[in-house]
Amino acid sequence: MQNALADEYRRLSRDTTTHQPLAYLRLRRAIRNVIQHRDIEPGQTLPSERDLSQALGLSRVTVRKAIAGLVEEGLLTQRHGAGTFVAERIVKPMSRLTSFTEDLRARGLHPRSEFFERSVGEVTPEESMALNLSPGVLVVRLHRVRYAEDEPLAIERSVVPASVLPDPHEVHDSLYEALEHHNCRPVRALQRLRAVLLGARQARLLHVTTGSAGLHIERRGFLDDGRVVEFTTSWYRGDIYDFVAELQTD
Amino acid sequence: MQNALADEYRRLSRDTTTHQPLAYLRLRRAIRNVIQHRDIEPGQTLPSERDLSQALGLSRVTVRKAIAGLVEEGLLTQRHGAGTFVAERIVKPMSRLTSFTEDLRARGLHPRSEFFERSVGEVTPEESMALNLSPGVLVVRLHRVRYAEDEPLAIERSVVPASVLPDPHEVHDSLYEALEHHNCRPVRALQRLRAVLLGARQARLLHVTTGSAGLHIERRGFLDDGRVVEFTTSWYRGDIYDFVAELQTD
DNA sequence: GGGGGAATCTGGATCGTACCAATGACATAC
DNA sequence: GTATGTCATTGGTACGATCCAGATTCCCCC
Repeated sequence: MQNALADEYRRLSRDTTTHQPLAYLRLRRAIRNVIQHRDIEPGQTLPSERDLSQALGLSRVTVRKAIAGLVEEGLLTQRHGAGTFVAERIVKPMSRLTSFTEDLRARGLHPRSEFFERSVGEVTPEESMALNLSPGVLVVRLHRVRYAEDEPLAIERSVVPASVLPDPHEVHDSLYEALEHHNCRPVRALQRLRAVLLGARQARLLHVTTGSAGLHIERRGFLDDGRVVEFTTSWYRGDIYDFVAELQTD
Repeated sequence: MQNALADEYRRLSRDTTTHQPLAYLRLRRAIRNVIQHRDIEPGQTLPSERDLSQALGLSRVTVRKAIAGLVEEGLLTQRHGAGTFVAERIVKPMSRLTSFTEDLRARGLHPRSEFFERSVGEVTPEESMALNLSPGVLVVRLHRVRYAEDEPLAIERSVVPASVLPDPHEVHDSLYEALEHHNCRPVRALQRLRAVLLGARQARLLHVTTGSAGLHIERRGFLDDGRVVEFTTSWYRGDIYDFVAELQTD
């Protein structure tokens, strides 16, 4: 049955828990799901845009918008005149996505967190944007200073959908370990990094002087089906943190 | 007159040499050009989508498509209800090994270098360590400030073995282009990055105040066969540079 | 004079329609 | 049998029109 996609889309439309009011995002998710369930194998074609829009009662523009995002992500490829195909994924190992805690432990250090906030609440508009969630959905917030051997290294503020991590107190040191227990450890992340001067409050928490150099990092962690499971904002001390990256041509 | 954009668009539409038949690409080009010419300063708003579509005789959908691409590139940002703004920061993907010059050209900017040093000499001990060369070997040194549209972006100090690039004056803007002529363009690089405070001399060169946030980056570029062809140390302005990275688990 | 709310900006989503251009399958001509 | 040309199908661009939702402005009322 090639209607797996239409069925999945309609299921998501009825689904009240994860209700996504935006048609194109709903369709995007539906396509991801059928790909993940191997209802359409890599290399196979999706139904044509016209067929899809007719079957789903959406305009072709909306269908195209949903598809465009997945093409951008690399999950689909399009060939003019031929069709839209599920990409045969080429996984490029770039930089490693590692857990702060596991990282430090691997270096023989003892990482530790001090929380000032560990709560559950409804997403704010910004969070809903970053995590791709509908308004009103619950999220877990973790706000903490991370230490190694009593030396503060970073301030971190993580937001995770409560659907993947219901209880903030499950996280002791490592968020990623807690996520792993729910089989929701991110496999890919996008990170944005900039140099900043640390403000008074940040500097105090990190035991440095106000106006020291710091790195401001925003990270969004994804599952392999593309769902966002983590949105973390952090400030690292510039004086003890080096980031190493391996760059590659294409 | 705020019609610089409309004028530029119409100019491109008439222009037969670079004639771009696709309206949305033409508009994208036009927007890039006006940004480049500082007709609209970073932080300033573009005309609204409705105004643009009316002024240019395009549909709003087409205008949105043109803008969407530039938002994706990081050249524009949009705020629902407020407007579309020229981005104040340069977003650089940290995972692609790209040439500074080619990068900025792709954004429609005109990169430029001002050299204070372009010389040949024997490797210092540190350089020989970084480049993996024997003592006494000759290297080319390039020390410069890199600009885009008369705005300094970074200070860069590159060291390249003279065996791959005998004459420092072969480099005009792009080191990588010069290396390519010798078939020695790096295909892989290791980069180390940290937040620093810019010193008085650096700040002066970069037109910022002493003690501003900056990024210190050290890069070693490798050929296929593992030879190091480039050792570059740079200081980027923290206020206009964002680095984005995609991370992956193994 | 200051606070609150309406009016009016902005971008965001979605519909329907039209035509162009690349592809590929099938039928036809040699 | 193979080459060629037609044609249905697919994605690509572009139009016009609505409605919704955030952001700002500004004015009126207390």
